[in-house]
This record gives sequence, C-alpha cells and structure tokens, in this order.
Amino acid sequence: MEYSAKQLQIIAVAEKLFSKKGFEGTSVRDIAEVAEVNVSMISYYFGSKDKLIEALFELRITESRLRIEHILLLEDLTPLQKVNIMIDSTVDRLIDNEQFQKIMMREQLSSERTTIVSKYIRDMKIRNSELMKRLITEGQEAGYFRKNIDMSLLSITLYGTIHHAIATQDYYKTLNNIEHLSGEEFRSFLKMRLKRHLKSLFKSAVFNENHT
Amino acid sequence: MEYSAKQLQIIAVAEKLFSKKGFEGTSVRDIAEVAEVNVSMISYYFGSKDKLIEALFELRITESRLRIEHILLLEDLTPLQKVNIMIDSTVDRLIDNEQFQKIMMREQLSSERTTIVSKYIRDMKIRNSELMKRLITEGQEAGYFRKNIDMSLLSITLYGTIHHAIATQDYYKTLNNIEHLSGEEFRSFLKMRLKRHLKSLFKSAVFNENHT
DNA sequence: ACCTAAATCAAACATTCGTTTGATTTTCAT
DNA sequence: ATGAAAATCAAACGAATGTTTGATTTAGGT
Repeated sequence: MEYSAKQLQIIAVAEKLFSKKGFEGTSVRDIAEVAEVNVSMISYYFGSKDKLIEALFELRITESRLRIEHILLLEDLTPLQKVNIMIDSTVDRLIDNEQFQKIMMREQLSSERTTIVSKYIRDMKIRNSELMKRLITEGQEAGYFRKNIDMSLLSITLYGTIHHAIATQDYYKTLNNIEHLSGEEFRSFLKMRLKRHLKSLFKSAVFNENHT
Repeated sequence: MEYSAKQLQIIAVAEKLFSKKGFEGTSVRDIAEVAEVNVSMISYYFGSKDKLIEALFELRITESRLRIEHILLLEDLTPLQKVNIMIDSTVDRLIDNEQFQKIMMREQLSSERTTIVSKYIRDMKIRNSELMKRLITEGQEAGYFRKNIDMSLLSITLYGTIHHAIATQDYYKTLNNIEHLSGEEFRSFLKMRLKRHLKSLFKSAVFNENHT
C-alpha cells in the first residue's frame, strides 16, 4: 500500500498519540487536531480508526522486515560475531522505533481478539525466532556453541530487556543520575549500555556450561 | 484500607477485565455485569472508575511488598544463594500475579500523567532496586562478585524477561509445542524454565569478567 | 416490631465516542 | 477556461461512556 504525504502525516500523529495514551485512550478527534486535519479525513482516508492502526502496523512492520532480512546475508564471520551483530541491530531497531514498540507491547497484552494487528505481530515474531534459531544452530553445528540452549527464553530475554528498558526509561534515568541528557543523547547512551549488557549475557549463555 | 467481600469481588473482576482489555477498553458496565452488581455500585463503593483501579493497586502492591521484605531477613547463605532466592521469589510473585502484572505493564507505558497509580509503581520499583542493590553489594564486599556490575540493567533483564514471557505466553506455547498443557501446568512449567534461565544468566553476570 | 443506615436498583444525566452526511472548496488534466 | 474528481469542512448521527439521582429494598440493632 502506498500512502500520500497527508496520510503519512496522520499515521505519524496517530503513532505518537497511541504510544502515549494507548489506542482506546486516543480519540480520532485528538489525532485530527494534532495532525491539523478535519475529523472526517480519518474515515475518509483509512475507513475507520481500526483500519488506521492496521495501516500503521503494515507500514512499520514492512520497514523493519527489511532490516531483519539484511542480517541473513552476513558471511565470513564467526557464529558469535553474527549473534553480536544481530543483538546490535535489534537494539538499534527497537530503540529507534520506541513509539511503535510501545504500541506493540500494548497490543501483545490484549489477548482475546485475533485482529489483523495481532497477525502482523505474530508474523514478525516468527521471523525473529527463525533468525535467532538459524544463527544459534549455525554456531552449534560449527562446534562453537553448547548444545542445550533455550532459544525461546534467550529470545524473550533479548526483546524483554529492550522493551522493559523502553517502558521504564524515566526510572532508569533517575537511577543513573542522567536526567540532564537530551532525548538523543540518552537514546545513544541507552543503546550502548544495552548492547554491551546483552552481548555479555548472550556470550555466557551460548558458551558456558553452567546449566543444572 | 479494608474492603468488604463485595468490594473485593468487584476489584477481582476489574483486575480480570483490565488485564484482558485494558483500563480504557473496559467499561464500568462490563465490570458490573461480570461482577453481577448494579452499575452504580462502582461509584457507590469506590467513587469512580479511576479510584477503583487505585484501590486495586493499593491492594495488590501492599500484598507484594510483604513478599519482598521477607527476603531481606535471609541469613547464613552465600551471596549467590541469596540472589538465587531473590530470582525464584520474583518469578513466583510475577507469574502468580499475571493479570495484575499485565495491568502494570500497560500503566508503565502511559507516561504523561502522574497519577496515584504511577506513584505506587514507582515506590515498588524503588523497593525492588534497593533489594537487588543490597544483595549484589553484599556479594561484592564479601569478595564473591565482580566489581563493575550494571545493576539497573540486570534488574531490567530480570523483570523484562518475566514480563515479556507473560505478554507472549501464547506464542511461547506454540514455539515449544505445549499447547496441550492446562493453565496451571503451563504456569509451573514456565516458572521452572524462567528460574533456571535467569539464575544461569545472573550467575554469569555476577561472576564472569567478560565485559569489554 | 420499629427504625435507621446501608445496599440495591432502574432510569436519567451530560459528554464523548467513531462515523456519516451533504455541501463547498481545491486540484488538475484537458 | 472548463469540468470532473479529490479533498475539506461544519454539522449531525446514534451509540456508548462515567456518573448521579431518587426511589425502593434489605439488614441489624434496639
């Protein structure tokens, strides 16, 4: 699907407000006001509020799919280097899409209804899982990594840690006495710390034999 | 605050519905219907929908505060044993309060407004941080743990992993081919795996010197 | 049995919600 | 310049929202 400049503007505003106040907590009038368009333009362009968030998901998830597939092309690297690149790239991707990640976190919590949005999320999770599985299996078959690695929990730690860092970033700032940092300064600080932390955790997890 | 049986019933229903559909996505009529009371009883007992969720937080957070403080009394254990007990107890506490944790995750995402609810969350986070800081510092001063441990990121990995496991448990089930497990069976399976996984991660993190 | 306070109820309240309508303006190829 | 399509608008729509009202029932102490 192609979107006009005005449609992209509405989607951007919707993303901002949904991430701040949630989907149900944001009215189409809120969006229209911030986007400086008439209320009816949202139905006119997207059909409904539900279709608007579907458009947002289609747009953002298509974007990030490209970034994931890029990693599969890596060659001439050790298994650990590939895993490290995967971690770096995941941290960058999620932190750079903070607002959309917040929306996704909320959507993951709302079980029950199987919507188009939940389909998007599931497809993306499958892709992420397959990437990690491929990287780790490669390392195991090459004799580098240990055998009994719990890939699904390792994946949950990767995404859970980054998501939780996003969700509690204000508290993280106060804990580390870095309230003075600007948004962009803090974001690169957090990326750096997260990458180091997660790579260190993963390194132990794929090499050490300290499971019971 | 003391609550009558009927009030506790309303709170329990509200917790269930808030966790499934979110605060804004749940109407007081939904709650009244499931709790089998008249709509006006919610205002009558709690004052408002906002006050209702505040009551829920007061109740649940007071409960869990007791479980946290219990750990501080531990003695005659190695630093690593204490950390392991803290992890076990955190996994149990969060998984056993799955519904409330979902509500908390959503509330953490809604920045902006500083409500009574966000005050509860912040206080609880401070307590959690102080507990972890104490346990780790103890281990460092005893010469067991290494010096440069990033406690705040370690804490984010602990809670982030458990939270993400709760949020994506359906996908985790399909990934591991355990859709046939009952709710309770799955919950104890997940607890077991999470404890093993997190204790292994923490053990490497506090001992190994593989940071850059 | 009586009385008061608590509990319960159906109904109404004023807002806000997402969406539609129908008229008007803008755009742009011809 | 003209005309048809696209874009924009204020206004209205019905449904749903949280809350209040005022009457009625229930409960429990005296």
